[in-house]
Amino acid sequence: MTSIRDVSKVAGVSVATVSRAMSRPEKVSDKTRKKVLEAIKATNYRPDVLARNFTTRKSRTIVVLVPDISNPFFSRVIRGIEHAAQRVGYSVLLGDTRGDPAVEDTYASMVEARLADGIIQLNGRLPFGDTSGGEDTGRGDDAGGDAAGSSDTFGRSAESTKKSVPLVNACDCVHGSNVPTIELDNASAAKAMTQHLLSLGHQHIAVVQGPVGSSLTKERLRGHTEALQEAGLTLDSTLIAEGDFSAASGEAAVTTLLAAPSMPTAIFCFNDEMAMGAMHSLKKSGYAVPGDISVVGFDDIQFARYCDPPLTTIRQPAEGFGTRAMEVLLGMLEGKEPEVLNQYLPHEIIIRQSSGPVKK
Amino acid sequence: MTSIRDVSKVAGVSVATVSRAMSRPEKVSDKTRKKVLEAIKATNYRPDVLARNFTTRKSRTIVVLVPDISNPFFSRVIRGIEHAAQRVGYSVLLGDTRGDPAVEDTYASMVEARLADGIIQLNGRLPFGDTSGGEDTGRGDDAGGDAAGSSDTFGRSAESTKKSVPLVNACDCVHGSNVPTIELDNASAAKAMTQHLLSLGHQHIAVVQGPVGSSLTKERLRGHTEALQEAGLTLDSTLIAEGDFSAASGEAAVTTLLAAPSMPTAIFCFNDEMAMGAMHSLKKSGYAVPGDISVVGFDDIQFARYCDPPLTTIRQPAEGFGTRAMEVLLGMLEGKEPEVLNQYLPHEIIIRQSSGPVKK
DNA sequence: TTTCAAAATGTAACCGGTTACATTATAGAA
DNA sequence: TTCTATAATGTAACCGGTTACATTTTGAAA
Repeated sequence: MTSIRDVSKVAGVSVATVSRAMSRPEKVSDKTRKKVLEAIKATNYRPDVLARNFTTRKSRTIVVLVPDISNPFFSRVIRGIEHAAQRVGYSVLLGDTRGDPAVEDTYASMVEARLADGIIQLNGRLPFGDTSGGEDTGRGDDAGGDAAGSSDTFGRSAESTKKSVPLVNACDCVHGSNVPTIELDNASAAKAMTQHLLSLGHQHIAVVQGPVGSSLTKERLRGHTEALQEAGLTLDSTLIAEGDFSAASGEAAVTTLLAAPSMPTAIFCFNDEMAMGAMHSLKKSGYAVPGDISVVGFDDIQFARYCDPPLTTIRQPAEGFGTRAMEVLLGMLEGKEPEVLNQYLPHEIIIRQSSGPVKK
Repeated sequence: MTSIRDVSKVAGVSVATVSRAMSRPEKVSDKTRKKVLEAIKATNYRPDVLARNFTTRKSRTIVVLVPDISNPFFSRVIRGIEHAAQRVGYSVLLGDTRGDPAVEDTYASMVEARLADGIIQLNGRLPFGDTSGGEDTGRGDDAGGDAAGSSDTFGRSAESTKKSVPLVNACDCVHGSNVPTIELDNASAAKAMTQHLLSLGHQHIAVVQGPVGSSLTKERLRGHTEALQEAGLTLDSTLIAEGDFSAASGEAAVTTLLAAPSMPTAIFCFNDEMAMGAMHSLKKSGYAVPGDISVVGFDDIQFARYCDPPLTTIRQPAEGFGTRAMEVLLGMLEGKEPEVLNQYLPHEIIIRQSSGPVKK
């Protein structure tokens, strides 16, 4: 393994010059730079990233916390993150939490142990500890004015407690903290979908929501309720079923809903997988979709248009969430406060054939 | 940030003892260990992973190279890898290559730069032979003077020893090298499926294969042909269409196949997404599935059973591939040669409703 | 009590970069 | 030419672990 010292020997310069030639080429003269570059080539030198990470105290790695990678929506978000990271030379560590807070903590502690510089969390749980933000790792790259007290006399006085880890929340976000969020205006999107169903004449619209704890669920339900109210209707709580975003839970929810006092003529599922499960279950019970009952979803996953009938749903810019989240996190890592704390990306209602006029 | 020296001071022992108390507790006396543990707690000490990785020359990280994370089959494999890694304290770096060999090389060079200890590759390309690289490490800003890189395929790498990076190949594997592989017996699986179709009376079975370069495609086609031959039939090359594992390509393939001289009565797609695309296309053209034409897939992704009709397919142990691949790689990292170079995991034919007797 | 191998612990070098600070080279001004 | 500001380069400390080797302690046998 050739080291920077080998290169410096071959090039006939000091290690500092080699280092500078690589990281800040404008600080070395042309001829020196050329010599160094040649020496690098001659020795087949590759900088040791582990050593560099160690000295710079940065890993140029971020972790993505996701409850389930095999969810097609999340995997697209991850792809967006990954590509954005690749472009700027960052790598992404994958953390499949299976919803387990212990696993989340494990990954959060990786940041504390400096294995990663920041976290993008795809479903908002409790923020890790403090999150007070501000204050980044001293030792910036600003060449200027490093006062006399060179040695780090940092105030390690009190228990510094939870270092605030750079954190961005995407897709399903918690609010009220100062953690930046990137998400859909879930209420508006859901409202628009419900309005679509209302416009088709549906009055008894069932909902298969997500886990009740999630803010995403709350927001979507809020939008739905709002649309109902504006149409002079009220929310019928017997038409609300809870799902967990899996197709199986959509399937199960339908049996509950069909037993409700007032028969629904449409079912609004809070993601496409549950919608697919619901359609499957309906058809198995002999109901035509959308002839007897309309079904609509949320996300517009790749498979939505291959359903039978193709699924009416709400398209989310999945990759966009990822790239945007990465941009914001990158900014934070450079010490910038995000100019907008809560960002909303646009949705689009995709009307296909699973929704139709109410059956008379 | 508290360091190991802080802990040693508080505990009244040397740094070596602290280090040993953590990594090899049996080498330290009970009372000392207790003192150290208390000091660790008192100082709120967390070992600096970057420093540890640097000194031990290991990152306890592996990279997973996948052509497309949003493929539901791959994402399950990844989940398997990730969970297996979590159990042994490894992290996984995600590398979405988009099939781009340049991206693959970038990730391969991470191993050389010691950012990762090994690689699991989910689709077999050429083994990273060349490694000439010399490329930069992917710091975002190579302002100017890129004179060093760019020239690859220069003989020099031969002398620089083909660094063998610990590599495991899973799912779609290249053979003939000494890279361990974990996969299905694709030929047998495909053969079994074709036999299923033959048993339903189908004589004109079309195939929507994957990219022709892949060994997975070749093997499955081989199994298919074998079944045909054993039934006294020969492969009709006009009934072979090429796809790229996307639903859209399955959709497109169907139009080609329907124009073939001999009308197929069944279509065997080499993955479920293409099968879903094919079914979609067939139904749009007015064909009943399986009434007019049977369609079968491969993989048994989560959505296969929610298709209409539910898809007959071949179940692969996706998570199993992941965990097994991780086990093998782990073994290699510990210096063990894998006892079996080419492992085959079992498949299972899942017969649902998309395949039926041939139409008379 | 003495002896000595084994166990426990300490000392300090080392990994390979980065960078503060010191030193030397360069060039324009006086 | 001499002086001085600035650019270019060199020296060496430093990051925070691990571990080879040296030293001390322990405990059982002699």
